[in-house]
Amino acid sequence: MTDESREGHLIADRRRKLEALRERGNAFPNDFRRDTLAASVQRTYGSWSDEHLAREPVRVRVAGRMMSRRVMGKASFAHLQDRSGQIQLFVQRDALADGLYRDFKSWDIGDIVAAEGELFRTKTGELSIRTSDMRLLVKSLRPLPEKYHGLADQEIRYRQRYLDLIMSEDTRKVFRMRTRMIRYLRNFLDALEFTEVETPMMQVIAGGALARPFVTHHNALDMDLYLRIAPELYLKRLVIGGLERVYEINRSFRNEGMSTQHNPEFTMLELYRAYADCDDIMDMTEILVRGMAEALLESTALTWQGVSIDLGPAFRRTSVEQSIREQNPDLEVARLRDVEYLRDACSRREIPFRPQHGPGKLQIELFEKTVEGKLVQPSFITGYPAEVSPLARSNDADAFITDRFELFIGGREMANGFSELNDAEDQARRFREQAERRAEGDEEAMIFDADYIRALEYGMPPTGGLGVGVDRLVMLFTDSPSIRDVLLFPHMRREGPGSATG
RNA sequence: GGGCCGUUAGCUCAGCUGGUAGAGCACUGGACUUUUAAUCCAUUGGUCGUUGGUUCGAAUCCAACACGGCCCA
Repeated sequence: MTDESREGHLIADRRRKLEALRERGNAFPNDFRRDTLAASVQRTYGSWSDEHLAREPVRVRVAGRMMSRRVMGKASFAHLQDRSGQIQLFVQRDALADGLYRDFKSWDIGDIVAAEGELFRTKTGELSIRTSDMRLLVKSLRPLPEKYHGLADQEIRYRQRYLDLIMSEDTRKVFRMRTRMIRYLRNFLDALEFTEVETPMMQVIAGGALARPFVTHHNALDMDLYLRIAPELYLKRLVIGGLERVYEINRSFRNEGMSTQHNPEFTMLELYRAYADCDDIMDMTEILVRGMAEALLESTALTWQGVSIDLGPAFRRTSVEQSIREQNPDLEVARLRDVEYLRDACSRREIPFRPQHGPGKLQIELFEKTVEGKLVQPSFITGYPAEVSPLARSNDADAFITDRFELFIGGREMANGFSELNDAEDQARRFREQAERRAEGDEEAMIFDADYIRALEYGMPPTGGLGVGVDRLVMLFTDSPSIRDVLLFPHMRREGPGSATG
């Protein structure tokens, strides 16, 4: 089988052109230097009339990917795209050195091209470069998707993100927003004198969350290691160490199913603030989210998948039990800690549960199935049961619950925070309870972390902590329906022999 | 894990109750010195996701599998 029959004539034609370029000299020159970007030209000279540009000539050197070309005999138009945007080239045979126009006509859409010339305004008013010299910098061997529809195949957009980025300004916008959001988080926390740290991603005990980890292996030590499911326990060790205010914008890994809301690796912000409690962290979270919207969206009102959400008004605060009652008027709050009552409530709603689930876990099952999706406007839910919060401080007045909250926006959990459990003996007891559940077959239950207990025994200041699902927040801010839309390279199954490969 | 939908040219998509596989864009050749989905003429281009089955005959019907999308658990 020849290359041509395997790849098709489009690629074969381009390979032949590259071969000819190699014979003429260096086909991959890297000595060209541009002196401006497309958007900068548009911004600076966008208001200049053609007469103004004729009176005060502006010469520019640009480079970028040729995204379109319209050849009309001895003159052509083309658009170059660089990281900032696009600029049109007007290319005339008689304005170029001998033979260059013929070369230009042999170039392809997708090639990376350098051009130099003076700015002018076309008959239709578009600011353009009257090209006096140009070079081919890189020959592109593969044709780009069609210009009008762009790249519509979701699978190829995820697998070949580079192609999606070339073709879609919307995609570029999403990832620029993601970057700005993360920068906002850093600036916000740095201003509050938080220290950004890095903690182990490979851990001997994967703790800090209720989830199954990925396993890897250290050959020299001949030991299994786990990819972290959360940085929590390490960050709190740093608070014990006296850092007092720490955060990590972390990649964590959870070995569970994939969906529009779950990728095996995902990004969280986790922060810990000494001499703060759950309420302080709630206030801080609200200010953070609202401020981010004001700064980056220039509005607190946004639309997510057709639903209007306003981050401006004070976020509603209510408890797990109260919110269950609101959505299930037939239930009595006073009985929401009665296992039999809760089992019956779950059964009647066809919510599955296990016999070993206690009242706390049953409450959360009820909450997730009947309340969570309805929390469209930003809502803090408090009063999480101790049973499902093994790292949170017990409430002083009510030992059934902890001083913990979760923030929901658009029916999805966005953040989780609490007063940290700093009683080493209570923490040890909670770990032992988790170990029992693990022994009963709950693979998401925590493992007893003796070093963490030792650290707590030195004394951790009263501390409030927060975890924010950065990917979900980016989805919210960019109106993206799937987590895959906000990850540059979302996890995909292996490409099969029959799958689309472009 | 379950249900539904999808996979046809480089890209975007048609292809009816089974009868030799189509369009637009892109490409190639030609015309064209202010176009912008440029225009006009001519041409090229296919393992119809994979494997198997039914049939004289399968892109089309059936099954399994792969990958993707949506919904549910």
